[in-house]
Amino acid sequence: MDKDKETRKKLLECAMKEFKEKGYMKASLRNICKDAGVTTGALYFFFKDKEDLFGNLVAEPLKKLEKILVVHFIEEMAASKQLAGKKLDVSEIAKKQGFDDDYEIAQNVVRFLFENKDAFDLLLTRAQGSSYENIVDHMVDMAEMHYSKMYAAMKGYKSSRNLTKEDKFIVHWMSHDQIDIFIHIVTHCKDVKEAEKQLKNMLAYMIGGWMAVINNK
Amino acid sequence: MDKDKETRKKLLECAMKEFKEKGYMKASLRNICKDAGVTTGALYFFFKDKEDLFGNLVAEPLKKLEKILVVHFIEEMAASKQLAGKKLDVSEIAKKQGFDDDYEIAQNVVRFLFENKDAFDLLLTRAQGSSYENIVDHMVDMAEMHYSKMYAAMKGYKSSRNLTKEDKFIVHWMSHDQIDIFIHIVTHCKDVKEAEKQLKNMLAYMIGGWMAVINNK
Amino acid sequence: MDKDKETRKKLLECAMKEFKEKGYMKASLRNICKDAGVTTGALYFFFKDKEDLFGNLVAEPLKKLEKILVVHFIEEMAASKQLAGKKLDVSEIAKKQGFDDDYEIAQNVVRFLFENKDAFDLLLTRAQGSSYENIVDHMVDMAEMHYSKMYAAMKGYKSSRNLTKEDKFIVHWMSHDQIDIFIHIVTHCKDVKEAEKQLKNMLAYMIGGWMAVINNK
Amino acid sequence: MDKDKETRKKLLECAMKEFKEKGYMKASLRNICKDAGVTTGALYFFFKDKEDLFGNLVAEPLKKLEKILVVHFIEEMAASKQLAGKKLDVSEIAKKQGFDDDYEIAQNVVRFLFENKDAFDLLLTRAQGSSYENIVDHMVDMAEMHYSKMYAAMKGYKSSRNLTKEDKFIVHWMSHDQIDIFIHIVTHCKDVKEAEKQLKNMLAYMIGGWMAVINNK
DNA sequence: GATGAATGAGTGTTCATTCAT
DNA sequence: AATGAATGAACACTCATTCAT
Repeated sequence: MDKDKETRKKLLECAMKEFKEKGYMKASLRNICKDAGVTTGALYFFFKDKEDLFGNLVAEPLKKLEKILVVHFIEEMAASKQLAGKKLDVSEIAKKQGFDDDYEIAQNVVRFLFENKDAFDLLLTRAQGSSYENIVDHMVDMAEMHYSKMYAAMKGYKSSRNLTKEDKFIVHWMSHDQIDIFIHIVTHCKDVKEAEKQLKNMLAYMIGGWMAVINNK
Repeated sequence: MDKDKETRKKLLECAMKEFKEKGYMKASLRNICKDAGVTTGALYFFFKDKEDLFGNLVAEPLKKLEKILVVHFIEEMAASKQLAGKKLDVSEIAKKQGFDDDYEIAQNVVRFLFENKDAFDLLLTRAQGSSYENIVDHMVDMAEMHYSKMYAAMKGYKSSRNLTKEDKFIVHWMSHDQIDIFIHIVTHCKDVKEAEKQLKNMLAYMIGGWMAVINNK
Repeated sequence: MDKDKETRKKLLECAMKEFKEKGYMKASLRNICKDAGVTTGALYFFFKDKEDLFGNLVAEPLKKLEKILVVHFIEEMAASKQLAGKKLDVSEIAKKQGFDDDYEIAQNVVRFLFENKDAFDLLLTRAQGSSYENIVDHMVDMAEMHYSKMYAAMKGYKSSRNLTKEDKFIVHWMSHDQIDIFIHIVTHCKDVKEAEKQLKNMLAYMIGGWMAVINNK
Repeated sequence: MDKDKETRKKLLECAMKEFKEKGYMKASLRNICKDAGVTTGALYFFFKDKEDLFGNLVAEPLKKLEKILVVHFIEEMAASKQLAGKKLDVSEIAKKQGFDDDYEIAQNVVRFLFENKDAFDLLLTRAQGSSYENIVDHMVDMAEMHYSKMYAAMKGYKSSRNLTKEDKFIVHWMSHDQIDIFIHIVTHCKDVKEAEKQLKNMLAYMIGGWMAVINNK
């Protein structure tokens, strides 16, 4: 039980290294097997194909992340309820209640990203060519669903169906930007400690952005 | 005179199509030639290699863009001078002088991007594997150089050398975000008219973000 | 156990045939594979590249030959010691002690060449374009190192460093010629029996040449 | 008349350079034309094909050389007549009449080789893959024809038809060696002055070799 | 005389994948 | 559980050569 699966583990390690170095497309299964000290046949015993091998490195963390994100968006929306309709001076943003809440909520995401830093590095920056190449778009879509509602609420619309084309566009951008913040953190911070520190500033930026958009025109 | 270079043009068109569909790496020169109705040898008469073919689609627009961006950043910095040290209510951001300037400056960039929409679509989203794969990073670096100074000025520092590690991180992020705004616009708007409309909101978002960061803590 | 490696063997055989017919450069890996009844992929399972395939046909014999040549030159030098300073009538050359020794020493080389006739045919006449294309020069250099000393001794010089430019030239030529004798034998004699017979005459020629040079002027 | 043919000349110059650098096979007509500043079409106006281009660099010198060689061999045979049946001490070879004659005769060849050094460098060392790749063999055959007779005469045979298989083999070798001497000189001496100096020693070597063979057993 | 364009067959090489053992 | 062998399609690229203009 401790010895078996050892080859599998070795293969996954070497795959991680190869995918990180070269990206999904340029990664060579040959190389991975050579590094792992096994033949290509062995790889195909454990994994269906290249796609499956990659999937085994990122699928599980991704699944959990999606759940965490859903929670994140829901909590965020709850926290935002208090701000609806108000006008804030930017100097107050940092102090406002919602911000502290937002920070704590986002921290959960960041912490989880760092618990699986390798996997998310791969997934978010090296998946081109694999079935995960559009995963960022998918996460943006998730964000968008929630942010549409949140935006509508903050604008005082009755429903997110009332969003104009213009509204939708900026919501899409802000959704994209929220996801990008997470990606940026996980790819630019060396550990979770640094990540949490930078997160504060980035959230301030994002919330400042939201406020400006909400109050624009 | 109208007939000559026809093959070259055809090849570039088909290359554009293939690169857009599959990205630089997966694009097949064979396919491009087949589509263009010529043999691979013909392609190599006009272009040195795959890289050169790709370059012929993006190099020139890129060169011009870089010049335009430099101007953009310089003008932006000049416009920002008036805001240094002040605290603004978010509700005023839209009205402030600097914003209108920023908008006009950014418009130049966006207009140029749309004059070469195809090329920039390629360059900014499908260049992986080519020598242009890090072009976005390069543009972010450009932005960062200018934004470091601008940020220092707004914070009241004497020099951008006084930036803390934390300052640098957020400046890098905001530089990244500025470039991302341009990319987002060029990849999500169908024409320059729509682009200019959305640009306003996005700039409000960005400036709101900056204000929040500057005034944070 | 008798079946395995059969493909590899077949490939080597067909490669030998193709290389002999067309030389390294013009040899086509596709042809080799077609002849062997396998796909090109199979070839690349066994051999790294064209160079490696060629190397597998000649490297080992070459390595051994170089060892044998070193011994050859050393023994030859020892045998020549007795002739130093003497003047011989050409009619006596055949009878002199040194000649018989030389013959026996050279025989070892010739025998080995014939044990690997195919490989040396390839190596010595069809390697142009491969990494072995200068192998003859290399062997000449080896010969030259020893013959410089031998020549110096026969001339009564204290050291081979005393050789004039002219001396060096003729020593280089004679080194070249010695190697050429071996090449000529292996490419012109059908079996080792014939080779040994011809070797005698060729050595007489060479020694006659040496004597003439030594006593010249 | 002075301006036309200029392109042709340029092409031949560049071809010489390319062939020398890479050998016939690896030489690229593209490169030659690029160097000459013309298109491939231009080349094909002046030359039928690659072979023809190469031929235009070497055919004429070769033709003349063959004539000179014929004379050389005939004169050499005449000079050798006086030696027939005699036994010479090696120490006397240098002084013997025939040697001086031989030297003068060979000088003609060497001088001509140096008048067309470039062409012969090409022809003798870089022709592999062209129709001239066996030219050395051909010259050896020429030598052999004459040397068979000379050898027969020196051995006291009535006719060269009386040569044994063994005789023929050594005659072939000595013919080969004579040609090799010329090749060696033209490829190793930087000018005709040096060539003539070294030639003396090389002829002594050759004649010493002949004497030894003639008197062997 | 020479260009510019194009051909078509060829090159060595790499790849993910399969499968009998 | 893993090996060793092999497939077959694809790849970017190079070449000598042709020919209408």
